[in-house]
Amino acid sequence: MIDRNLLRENPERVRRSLLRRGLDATPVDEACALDERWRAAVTRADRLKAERNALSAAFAQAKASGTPADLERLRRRSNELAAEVAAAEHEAREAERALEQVLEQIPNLVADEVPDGSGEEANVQVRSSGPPPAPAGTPKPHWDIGEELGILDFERGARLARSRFAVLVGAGARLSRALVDFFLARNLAAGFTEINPPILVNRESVAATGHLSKFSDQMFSVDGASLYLSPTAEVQLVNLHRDEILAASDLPKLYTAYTPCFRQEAGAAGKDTRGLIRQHQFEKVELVAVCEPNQAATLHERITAQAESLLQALGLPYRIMALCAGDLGFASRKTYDLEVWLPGQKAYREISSCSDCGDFQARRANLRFRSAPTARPRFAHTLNGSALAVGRTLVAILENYRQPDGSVVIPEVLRPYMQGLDAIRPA
RNA sequence: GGAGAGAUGGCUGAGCUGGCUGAAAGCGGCGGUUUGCUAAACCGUUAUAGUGCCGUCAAGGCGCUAUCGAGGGUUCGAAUCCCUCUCUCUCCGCCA
Repeated sequence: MIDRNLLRENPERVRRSLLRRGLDATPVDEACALDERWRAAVTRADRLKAERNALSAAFAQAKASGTPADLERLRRRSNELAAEVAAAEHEAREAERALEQVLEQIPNLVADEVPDGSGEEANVQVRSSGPPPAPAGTPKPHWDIGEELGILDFERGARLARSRFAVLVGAGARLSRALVDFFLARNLAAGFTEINPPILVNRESVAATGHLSKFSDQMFSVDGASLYLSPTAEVQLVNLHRDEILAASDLPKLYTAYTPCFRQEAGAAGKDTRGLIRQHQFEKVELVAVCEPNQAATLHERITAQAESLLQALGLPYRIMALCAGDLGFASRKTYDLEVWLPGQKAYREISSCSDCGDFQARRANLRFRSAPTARPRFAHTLNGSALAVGRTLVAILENYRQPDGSVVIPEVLRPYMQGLDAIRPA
């Protein structure tokens, strides 16, 4: 949620940000008008309530010293006021609700340094591990490799649930678990605190991170329980401190969590229908930071570097892209995508997305901090990034480490997590 | 799933026979006095949000409004009475 004061004082800035994202800017004008309507109604209601309160006090006095006629007069006047108050409050509520609805559609302000552009093509490479290496033999897509090795089973996934669900078998399941363990160990060593959160989350939680907006209706919900299956641990980790006022001395809060994630992938029909890239259920190790505003930029680089270090340790070719304004997520003001090279697709694919959300999520989550014991609370800043997406890392290993004989070598750093297994070989 | 108890400010905890109670008291925090330093003692101060006016902006000042788990109701007036919901705790049952 963007700052209502900013909207009031500098609507032009909000408008510019929407245009940079390639979106329509009329919600800004709607919001300004509704805000004015809301303020007028609130002011009126407050004035009426003040009068009513004064009358109540007078009533208490009159009860001791006044006549029955006085009491009756006060009672009647107060009843009249009550009706006026109700009308003003109704008007305020209506305006407020309409305003909320408009504000929910306005994405975060784009950071100045974010490159212009409307889509993926305009993203700018920040750095890379170098040009992708020449393949050793004929590259194959991971679904073929996985089937050859008997470690990926999409048919049975569909049997158990439906399409876009998969079953990992044997060494595949083990490799996946090893990746989780490896990621967590490295993240802990980097100073992040491990969290094991609920996977089902309530409406307030998904609203806070911006996942409920009309631009990202991607969630599964649980009928009858008013809960959602979390689409990313970002939701849980950011909401850990919802409605809290943290001491600056406790910041930054650095969290990492391994969780399953669930996404409808609505609107992705026909995209990545084969393989592990785009599943309804997937696993991810997430990083989240809650910090003071002046720490955000540094932490953004740190989270990105942490995710990058995992790719380096695994020896996977990658590049890091600064997303352009048009490609930025709803809650993000600046994002780096980490893309891993997939020889089977001859393409780089997203394996982590590291975003600086500024105070956008904190405002909705009412997540604040105090810079000093007596200072006024201010909204914290939140950042998030995957380190890393487990399924996609598994894909990258299968495709990058496949040997001409059909086996897949296990990256050195993972072997301790797999009882020393050095390769997955065809049965 | 059944039975009962409860939810008040950073914390503990009064108030709950409805009317200066946004809320006692204690602790904690902050500022100060005292002190060679520390501690103790003493004094003062200490919730959050919204909004109006003043201030060229800002810092700030002066008001008003709301909030005692959430939402509704009764009443001239609700932390206090009634209803619904959520959550927490205790006991019983069931269960990974």
